[in-house]
Amino acid sequence: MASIKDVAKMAGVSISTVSRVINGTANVREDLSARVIEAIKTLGYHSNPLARGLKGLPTKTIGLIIPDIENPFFPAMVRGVQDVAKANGYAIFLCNTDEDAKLEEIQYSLLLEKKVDGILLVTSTSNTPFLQKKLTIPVVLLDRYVKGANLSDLSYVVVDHTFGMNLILNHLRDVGRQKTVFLGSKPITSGARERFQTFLAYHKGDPKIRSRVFFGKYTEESGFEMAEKLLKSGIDFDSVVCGNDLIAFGAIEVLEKNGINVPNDVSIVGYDDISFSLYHSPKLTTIHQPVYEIGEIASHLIIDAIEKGYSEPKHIKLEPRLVIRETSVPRSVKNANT
Amino acid sequence: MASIKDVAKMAGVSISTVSRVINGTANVREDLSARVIEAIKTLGYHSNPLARGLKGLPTKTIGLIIPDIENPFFPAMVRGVQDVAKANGYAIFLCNTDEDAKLEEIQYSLLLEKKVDGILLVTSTSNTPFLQKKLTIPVVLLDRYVKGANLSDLSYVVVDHTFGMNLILNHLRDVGRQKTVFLGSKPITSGARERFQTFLAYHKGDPKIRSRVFFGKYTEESGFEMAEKLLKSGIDFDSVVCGNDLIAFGAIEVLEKNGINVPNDVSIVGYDDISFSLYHSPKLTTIHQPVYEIGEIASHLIIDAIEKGYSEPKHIKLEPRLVIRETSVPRSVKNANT
DNA sequence: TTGAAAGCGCTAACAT
DNA sequence: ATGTTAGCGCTTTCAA
Repeated sequence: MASIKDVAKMAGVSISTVSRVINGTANVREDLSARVIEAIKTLGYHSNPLARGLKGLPTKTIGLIIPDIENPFFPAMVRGVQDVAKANGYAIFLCNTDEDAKLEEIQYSLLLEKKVDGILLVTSTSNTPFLQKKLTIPVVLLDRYVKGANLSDLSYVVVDHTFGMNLILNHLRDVGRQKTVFLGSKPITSGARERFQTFLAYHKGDPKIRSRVFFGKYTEESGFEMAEKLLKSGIDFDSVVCGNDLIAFGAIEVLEKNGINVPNDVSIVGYDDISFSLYHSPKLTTIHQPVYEIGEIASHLIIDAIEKGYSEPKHIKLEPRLVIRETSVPRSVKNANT
Repeated sequence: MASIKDVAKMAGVSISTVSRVINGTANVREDLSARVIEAIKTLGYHSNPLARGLKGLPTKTIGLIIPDIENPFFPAMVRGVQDVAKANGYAIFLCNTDEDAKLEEIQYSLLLEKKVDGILLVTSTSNTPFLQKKLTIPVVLLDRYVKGANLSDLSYVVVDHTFGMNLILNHLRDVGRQKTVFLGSKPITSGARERFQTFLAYHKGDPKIRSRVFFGKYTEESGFEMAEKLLKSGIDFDSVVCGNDLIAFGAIEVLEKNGINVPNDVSIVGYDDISFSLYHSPKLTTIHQPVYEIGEIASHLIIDAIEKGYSEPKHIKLEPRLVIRETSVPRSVKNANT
């Protein structure tokens, strides 16, 4: 653990000279500079970012908080973040919260303590007290935004889920489905809320629409459970809209297990378009979210905020698109079209 | 950003007293202690781990380096690590290397600089110079080990791939497959090497066996490409063993696209048993690795090493098991059995 | 039992 | 152009 002192001693200069060489802060005589560089090499010296951070200087690190590393949606986003971070010389520290608001807050302050230069946050809650205080470093929200007192100055990158959900609902209507059911996550986050409300709005003529809604989590198991509940409820349905692809996987499993054919008896639509939806049996119709771009853009935003100081908060809304595959179009409709 | 000084001032004591209260290092008069605690609360004070780290004290953080966050195999491992870390009061910093040896080394020293207490490493290379020096903090290897000069004292948690590959090969023989092809990753890491060599050993009578081996990466795209190469090569085959499930997904896609039925024309076996293998069409026969346990055990090992100082290096080898699903058993065999 | 002060590695203001 | 020094927040001797 060679320190700047060791380098100074070996090069026969003062520590400030070493510091200047490292940071290019000021001119240093060439021969001295050379000796310093030499010493750094032979000692294998690395500057200690802790000491730097202690002084309140940038650490070239960005914290990224995601709710569920096992949902492939997020790793894809991480890639986007990481690729532009790397290109700009930033390292990413990734934290997982299990969609747990408490853990989210803990990770957040941990990151703050580690003196990251900025935080990228995919929140799991609508209630983020730790964001209400005056922020000490830039924060950019990804995929889900929160509204609140001082939050208008937060940048975010999200997807237009009202648009996405309408895409789904119109498609279902186009393939002749009338009795649609909703299997989603509790409408806590902005994304879940938007989809749910759009679903409701679309069926606003139907007074019993709320009985066609089921809430769980964004996992296969939860999709499984919700589908079982749905079946037990005896509700008459011909199509199900899922909060994400994982829920759709679980739901399809239950349906097929019960002799219900997808898509001929029931149409299923997912949400996210994780890569495995393509390999699923049958191939999943779903909403494609530009997830890699979300990561990229957010990464750019935070680096800008870090390096140029606070600028205007940017609110970016991306448009998703519908990917029609096998789970939504019943044979009858396919034949009619050919 | 209240500091220990602020607390001291508010409580009317010295900073050393505050420090003692926080760390329970020594006895402090009750009333003083109470005043300090009070001050800490009202100021919302958190000790700054950077300053602690600067003094060479534990930071209660563990670094975890994985090769590819988009391969679901690793997120599952991360869960295992994280669950026991959390239970022991440690936070995890996750780094992704894209299976890039250079990036791996960078992430490693970054973690060192951030003064994590220990590093959990899933290496992407067999050549880890940074591990050859005397280690300053505990390092535990996961999933893949490296051999070398000073590495005998490194703990690792791996899976017995010789056993796993033999499971596959015997199964293929049992379903009547004779002409097997291997689509894997370059045998750089211990896991890849073991599987490849076991494949070779199993066919040691066959002088042309090496022409039946294709190398790529652990991704769907790579599986896709290798399968196309295989088809173009004109090699006669009735079964393919894949380096992991992702490769299998890509390969199956190519095969089916070319009118080759899986499993009736060709048997396919994957490796890893990522969760989506169950939902794949057709359901993938594969080797189940106890991936969550790898994470758990490694996490325990590193925490032990951190807290009890260096103990014996532990070398743990877990046994995988074969999960027979739909891609390997041709109809003819199934019928024969019934 | 408590406080004063040194020092961890570094940068920046200041002095030379 | 270079060196000296204070100080970031904290722990830990050492004195009292």
